[in-house]
Amino acid sequence: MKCPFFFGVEFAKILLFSQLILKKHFMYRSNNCGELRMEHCGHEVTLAGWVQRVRDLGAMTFVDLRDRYGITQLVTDEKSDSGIRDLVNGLGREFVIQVKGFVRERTSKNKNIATGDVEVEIKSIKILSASAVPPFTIQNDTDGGDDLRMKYRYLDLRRPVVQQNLFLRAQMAQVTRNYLSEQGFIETETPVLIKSTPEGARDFVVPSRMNPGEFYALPQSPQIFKQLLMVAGFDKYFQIVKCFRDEDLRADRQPEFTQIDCEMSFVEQDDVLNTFEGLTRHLLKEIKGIETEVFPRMPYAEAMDKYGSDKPDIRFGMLLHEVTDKLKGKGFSVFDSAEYIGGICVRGCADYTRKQLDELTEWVKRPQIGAKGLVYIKLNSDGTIRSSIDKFYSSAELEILVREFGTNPGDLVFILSGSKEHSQNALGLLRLEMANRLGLRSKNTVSPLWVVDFPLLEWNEDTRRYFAMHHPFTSPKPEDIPLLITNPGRVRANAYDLVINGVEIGGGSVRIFDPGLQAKMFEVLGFSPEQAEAQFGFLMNAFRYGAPPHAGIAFGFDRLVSLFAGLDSIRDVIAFPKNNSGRDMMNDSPSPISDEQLKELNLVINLSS
RNA sequence: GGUGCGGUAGUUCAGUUGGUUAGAAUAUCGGCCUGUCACGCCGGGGGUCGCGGGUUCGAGUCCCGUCCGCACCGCCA
Repeated sequence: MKCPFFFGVEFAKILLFSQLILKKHFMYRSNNCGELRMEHCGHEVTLAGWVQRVRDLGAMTFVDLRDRYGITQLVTDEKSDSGIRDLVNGLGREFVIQVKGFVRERTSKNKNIATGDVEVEIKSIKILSASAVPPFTIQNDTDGGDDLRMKYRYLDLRRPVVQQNLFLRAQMAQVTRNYLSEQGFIETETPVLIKSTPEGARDFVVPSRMNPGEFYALPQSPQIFKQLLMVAGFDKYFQIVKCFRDEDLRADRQPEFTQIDCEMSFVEQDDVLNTFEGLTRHLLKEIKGIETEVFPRMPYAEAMDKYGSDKPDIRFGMLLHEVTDKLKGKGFSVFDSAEYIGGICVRGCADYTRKQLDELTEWVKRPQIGAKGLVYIKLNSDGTIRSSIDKFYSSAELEILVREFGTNPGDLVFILSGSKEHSQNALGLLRLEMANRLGLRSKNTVSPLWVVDFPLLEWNEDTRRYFAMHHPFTSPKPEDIPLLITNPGRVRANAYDLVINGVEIGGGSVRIFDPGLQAKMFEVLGFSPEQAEAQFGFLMNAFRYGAPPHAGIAFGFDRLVSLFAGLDSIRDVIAFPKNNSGRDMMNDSPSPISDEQLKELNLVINLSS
């Protein structure tokens, strides 16, 4: 009793020993439900698992026994012990049972499952655990809806398709760890309870009992800590790490998500890009068996001009093309007053009916797109041109115009106009919509690219100040540093994103390591020296003691796995995800805490506002 | 904060112009069946039509409000 630790160790030893003895005499299973084949015929085996289905044919009863390895058919017939037959006929779906019996060849085989040549003739059976009738069927094509499956996620996770997604996730994490470790990266944990910072996404906060009135924040990323690891000389760091953002959710956004987070010292942008292009290609090859070419690199400005998006889907063409000069000043007031006129050419759609075109016009006028209208120009198969702006432009003018788009007979051109930023964005969305309708976004194609040279800053009209587009530690391109004073909006950053099939997989930047430049950056962002000191003083201070040049990147691991799995929602590759409102539908959290807890934390709840 | 779609049996859904006792499939329960594997056949039970209000002789259906789910916009350094 004086030394509880000693007793603890001894007790554990005894437990371990007794388990070893038990194991000698008692074995829950000799085989799993996916491995029995013809060569096992005649063997006595013990299996354990869940009852998938019972098929009672009268004199014979078949039971499909399931575990994560597969399904094995069990059978009883007239020759079986009547007690066993009663037990088997009393089984319900999802009962957990253990059976002992002999493997034998089936009279009629099932080619659809791996164990379909054999079955196990039950000699003894034990119900380890009964089951209530499950609320939905535990099979790949389940009848359960999304919210019901989330409420009973532990049952949903029994379904082989869901298990496959999580096994894929585990495999990808393993391959990533091995690859980065072999490249000399050190896996290092960083704190989960950290300091809240006002920049960027909203923080989840955690009250501190020992420090009344003060809060930790959960990390949106380990950004500052990994930079400090570089100052500490770790040189190459990585971590597969949970991050947290208190923002509204989407199919590809969860309040807690996982990143492959990295940082490297004495490197330039190309070193980071090459390393993580290597990782991505390695994963594609190892996991999917896909060999990829060198990833193209596209400046942000080009992505916006050609695709109307900073995460272009380059599986198909249909590029945006600006025609402001060609259409302005001909008396069509909508175009004459526009900053930007541009369009896309959709192959083979000149036969679209008035109804289809009206429907698309309504589609772009929805608030989510926000276009005022949609102009079309059809180049018919017979070479004639028909458009919604015929009365403003001659057919000769329109012919010159459609030639700009590389149009062939049978193609359709859509034109949008307005402010440049808004119109390009709308055209980008229309481009994706048309590609969806035409089936141009095949899940079997993998088209990665790097988007580079992002703007350093982004103007916010509401607060009338610049915000860091990536984060405040991102280095401007050296040649653009003078613009920081004269024209901050034009400064390009050494920042980069990896985009695959129009999905932003991850991004990063070369960091500022010069304290003077970092101070200048805070100034441009509107921080007073005192604010900068209060928020990031420890980082600035660290940089005074010899910071190496460094750069880093983070991949959204959930998105990467869902892309590899061919799924649109990251919830499918997360064991216990949250719903649209950030709730865990299984345990119904978040939830109120007790008055005692509140008191201990010196918190008062005020729901009046 | 906003837009759209949805909420009917355990489950997935149908339900016409507002009109008899709200249906189907599946699941479940009972019976029959020796080669099933989505077993088959016969029979039974199962509903606060999300919730609240309104219009009407009459509301699952129309109107208003509200809650919940999904997708999207804003937001997400």
